[in-house]
Amino acid sequence: MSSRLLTREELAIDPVDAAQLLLGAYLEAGDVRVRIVEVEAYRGGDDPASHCYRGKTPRNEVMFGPAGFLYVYFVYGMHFCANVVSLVDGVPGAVLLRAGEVVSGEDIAFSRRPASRSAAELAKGPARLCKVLGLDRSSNGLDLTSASSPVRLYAGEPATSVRSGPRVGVAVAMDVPWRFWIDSPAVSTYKRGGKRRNSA
DNA sequence: GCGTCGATCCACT
DNA sequence: GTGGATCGACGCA
Repeated sequence: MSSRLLTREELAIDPVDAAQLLLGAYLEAGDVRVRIVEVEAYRGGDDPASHCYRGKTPRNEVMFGPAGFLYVYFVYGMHFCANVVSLVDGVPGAVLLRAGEVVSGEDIAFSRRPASRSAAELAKGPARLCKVLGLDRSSNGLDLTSASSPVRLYAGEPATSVRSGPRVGVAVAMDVPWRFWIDSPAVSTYKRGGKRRNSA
């Protein structure tokens, strides 16, 4: 199987391009390996949906650093979401990993998510993906391009027939189709951003 | 210092 | 399909 690590240079590109590069790639943590099937691109200062829109803070610091690092954040009081940092040092940008297929360590994945009714549900959603891989706050800032890192990112087959649409759960910038996915039962269902402005 | 909100998931109707 | 859970980060006073 393909076990070539993605390099920092390959990931030091625009998040929109990096997102499509990550489709079909593999994320591995411990004995669990996941094939990425759904992602979203987040930019920096020009993207109102990005954590970096209002500048650098202690939380989003990793997104401002070099490409190839893992950005994990805590949300809704109980969930974690994982991003792969893209672009170069000093310029914020990242790709949110929304969903994947568990291709290795399925038994461990089920034990971490007993609520899953099928294999497709194991990593169907950003917080689920994190849980299956055992990612949490302590995983923030790990180098995904290092063979000695506990969490690594491997190249996959080039993704064919990439689909795109608006990002999930985002109430702003609905006009940019920065969610990308490939055909898979593990792709999460679209949900519009909850809070809407007084429109009409 | 305090109030609001969130790149979500799960149980329940 | 819909609402509630649940708490850290951020924005403003």
